[in-house]
Amino acid sequence: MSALKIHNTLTKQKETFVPINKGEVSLYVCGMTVYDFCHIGHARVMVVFDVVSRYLKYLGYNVKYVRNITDIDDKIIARSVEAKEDFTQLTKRFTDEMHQDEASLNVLPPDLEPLATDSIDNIISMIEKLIANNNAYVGPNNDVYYSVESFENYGQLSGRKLDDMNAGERVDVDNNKRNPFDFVLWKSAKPEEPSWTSPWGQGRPGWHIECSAMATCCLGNHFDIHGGGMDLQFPHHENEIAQSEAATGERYVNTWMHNGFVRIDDEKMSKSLGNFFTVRDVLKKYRGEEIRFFVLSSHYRSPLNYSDEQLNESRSALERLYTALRDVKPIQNNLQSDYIRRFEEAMNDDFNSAKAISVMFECANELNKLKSLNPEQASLIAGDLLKMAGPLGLLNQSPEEFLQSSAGADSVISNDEIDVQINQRLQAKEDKNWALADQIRDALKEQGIILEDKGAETTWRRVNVATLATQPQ
RNA sequence: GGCUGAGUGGCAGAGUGGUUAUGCAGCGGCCUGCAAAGCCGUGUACAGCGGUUCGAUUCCGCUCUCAGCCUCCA
Repeated sequence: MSALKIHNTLTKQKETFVPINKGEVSLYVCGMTVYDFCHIGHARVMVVFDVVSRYLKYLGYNVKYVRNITDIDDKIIARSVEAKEDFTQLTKRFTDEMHQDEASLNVLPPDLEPLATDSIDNIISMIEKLIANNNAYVGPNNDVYYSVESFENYGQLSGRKLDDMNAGERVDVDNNKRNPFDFVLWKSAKPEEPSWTSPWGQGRPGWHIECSAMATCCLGNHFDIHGGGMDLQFPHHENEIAQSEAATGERYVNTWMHNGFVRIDDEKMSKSLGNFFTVRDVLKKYRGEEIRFFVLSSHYRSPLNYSDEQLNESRSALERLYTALRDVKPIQNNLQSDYIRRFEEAMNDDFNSAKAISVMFECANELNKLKSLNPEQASLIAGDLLKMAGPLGLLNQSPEEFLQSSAGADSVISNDEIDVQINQRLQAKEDKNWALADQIRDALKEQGIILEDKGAETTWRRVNVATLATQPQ
């Protein structure tokens, strides 16, 4: 079998993955700053790295997956003042909301979820080391800054040189800094702001240092994989490397993974542009699994354009897979089938979920053919399909649950009422009263219920009325 | 200005130096009372211009277009 290859942002190449400790993988992902609801961009990070972690486990690795929560920063303080809500209350509230969104998307909780505010001691001791090593200094305003010039390899991750960068491009140059690209490690508190005691007075940690401290604390000075969104490449991850390597004297991370953005109309979805959809909003119209499928239907490094059309397609695609699994009892196939081999090959190629999913569809096609011809063989194929779905976190419901659930559908008719209608129609069919039978079927269709006759039986599934209406006739 | 990445059939989206991606939509057929689902068949896609090659969508160069980063951001 082919070996797992991962695209490393540090080298801009796909590299064969070799863990530091045989059989173990240490994975750190930058998590949310919890002052608002998750948007679809956050959903992408959560889903992508959930799949990374699941697939590594599928390959037999013992995975330690850490994803932090940033629960103190300027935006949190601003929001808590605005909402007149204690900042710990606010962050607790949105942490809970995030966990709900994750569950909706079938994202498994990481193994550890450290909080920045629980890591203040580690942060302070790391800053002390940096000052002792002359990588950091206390500014005239008592803020502590990291000196980018003190770190020889600064810019290695983002591929830029200090000389090439435009200081003051967006933000006014801060005169407390020796170099405009120096960044804050410890920020002095203004009156009324939440703060912790430190050798430099009351204050709070800078954004970048918390991740260095938490990752090092949970996974050691040197670990396997660090992930996050593209936009964190610079400055956040660049700064993490500078801090951690200067503080520990060791290499920080072997493999850096960055996922592409979600876009709306070919423009980055972001809070600052205000063009974002929250997971909560989208879940009103679509099931979590549909969002998940949408995310996985393109490669994690590609841009992902969000649209209702895309979500509708994801729904149709999932319907096809679940339909294939109807009326078949999946059993574990102990032989390595060609599907599984090709699935693993796709996933081994930098987690190519889009390609992996295409193998699932080929498998579904064969399953559909075998269901009537050779049920035993069909059961094995169905087992393969579910085996592939596992590390992708898909197809974890029963076909009936998915196809008949009203979650994300806009039809309101009850299951009982549907059964009543179906029975009436069966009677009409028996009477060869085709007009009545068709009338009942059409009426149900208008309510988002599609009937399917199979011999003397009738099965049904729920679809979106809105989707039906927008489909070209 | 510096640095990345991308341009594939109606849409979405993989991939490859010569052979069907896959899904949705379309068209023809089978099945069906009629449908739906499913199955079978069906599309002369690879931004443009040069170059390398027996052969390029795939490699190289240039051009055009788009997106991202250059201390808010996943």
